[in-house]
Formats: sequence, C-alpha cells, structure tokens
Amino acid sequence: MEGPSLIIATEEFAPFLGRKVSCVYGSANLPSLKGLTLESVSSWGKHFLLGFTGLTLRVHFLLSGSYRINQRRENREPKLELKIGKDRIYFYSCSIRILEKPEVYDWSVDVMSSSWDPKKALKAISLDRDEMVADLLMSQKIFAGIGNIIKNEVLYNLRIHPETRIRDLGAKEKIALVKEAHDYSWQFLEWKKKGELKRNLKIFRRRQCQRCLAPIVREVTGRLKRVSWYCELCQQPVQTIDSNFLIEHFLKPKARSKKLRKKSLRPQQGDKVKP
DNA sequence: TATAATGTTTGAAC
DNA sequence: AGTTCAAACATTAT
Repeated sequence: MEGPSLIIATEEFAPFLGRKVSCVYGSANLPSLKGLTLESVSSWGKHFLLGFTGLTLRVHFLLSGSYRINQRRENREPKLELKIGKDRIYFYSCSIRILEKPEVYDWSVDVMSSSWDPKKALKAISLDRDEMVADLLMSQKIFAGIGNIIKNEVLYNLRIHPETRIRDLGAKEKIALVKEAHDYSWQFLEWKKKGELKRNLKIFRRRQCQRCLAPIVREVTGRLKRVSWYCELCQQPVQTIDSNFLIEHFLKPKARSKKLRKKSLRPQQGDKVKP
C-alpha cells in the first residue's frame, strides 16, 4: 500500500474519532488498547497512525496488508480487530506496533503531507550521486509514501530510465523529478478514489508503450532489487532529455497541480505524533 | 496453477 | 564494528 492509499484510510477512519475502543481481539495481542479513546488518525508515508491517550498504534500494510470496516473477510484471521461501539475494524497481514513514546516524524518528506518540502527533497536527491533514480524514488527518507507503482509511473512520465544515476541528471530533470513525484502521487489518489487507478497505469505491468508502441521491459533494478517497468524506446539508459519537453509537461504550472495544491485533504501536522 | 509482488525488518554473512 | 544481503512474512493478482 502506498502513501495515497493511506490518505484514503485516514478519511475512512475519521468517523471513529473521539470514540472508545470497547474490545480488542487478534493475534497482535494488544489488550492495552481496550478502553482508550481514538484521538487522532494520520499517516506518515506508508505508516498508518492511530493516536490514543498515551500511545500510538502504528500499522504498516507492507505488500499485501489490508483493513476492513464492518466487513470481516471470510476464512481469514485478522491480526487485529477493534470494536468501537457497534462498529468493528479489522486489520489483516500487516505489521502492527505500539509506540509508547512519541515517535518523531518529519512530515516535510511525506509527498502526501501539506508540509511536503520540495526544496528539501531537491537538496536530498543529489547527496548520493551513484544512486540509481529507481532506488532514489523509493527512499522513504526523501519521498516517504512513494512505492513501486508510483516510482515506475513517474519515471515513465518523465522519460527517464530507471537505472539512470543521479550524477547524470540535469538540473531541470531533478526539479521535474521532485515535482512529478509529488504531483503524480496526488493524481494516484484522485484515480484511486474514483476506482480508475488500474486503467490509468501507463507502464506498471503493461506490455506495450502507449507513446511509441515499443515493448515494455520488466527488470529487477538497483540496490533495492525491485522490479522496474520501462519503455525500451522512450526511456533510454543514456540520453539527454529534451529540456523543452520537461518544461512543457512538468515545469509549467498545470491546472491539475494547482487544484491539488490549493487545498490539502490532510490536517496540518506538527513534527511529532501526539502521545 | 504457479509465480510475482502497491514492502520492510531482521539477522546472518562479510 | 559497520555494511550488505537474502530470507521471512502473507495473500492477492496475474
């Protein structure tokens, strides 16, 4: 589950704010939650955070985790089940932790946060010049919330080969990379909410490039050894990307970006989880 | 039907 | 001692 999906989760959990957990079940074995009131719901990158008095429940959905509200999956044992009034919340195959001390999160690196700081990201991406751009986009310290789908779509849109080293990116490309990492994540959220995400993926698990009809390559890349999908024709390993293309498509303000920038769906966050 | 994978942590190996 | 690496995890989609 990537960052935008967690934004949807925070919205779906909003009705439970201010309500008390009456029962707790599951293999996570967290009886300490019983009787506590849900005080905040937020996310940082791919961390889903439920704030209670004195502690925070941190859920990470990893590759195949999920949650359900009032719809228990058949033949599946939830890792954690919370009863709140008549409602039941189920968490499946996820990593769950109780944070007893307030964890310090830097929201300025979260692409889905209203505190997202593109200038900070721009500085950070140049630190390791040997890093491949595919690995860079997956760095949760720089682009918290970005996962493998967003990585591949961003690189396709920018026509950058996933194995390009940071040293080989020009200044305009770096700016476009930071901007598109943010803007595409919000586009992902919009499509996901409308149930149109899959149909709008251009490169991830596709076979043929929509732009040039060339075959799409699927290859394990970089230090992280994650799969990259790219067009072998329009994302060349060594090429100077037409700077007019970048300016036209990614560096001019767009209606889409403007609209999304105007109003963040998330509440303002400080830099730490409230205990 | 078998395999891959919206991801991270862990602990062994180096 | 610090870094690197593969395994483990769980379950859906292809």
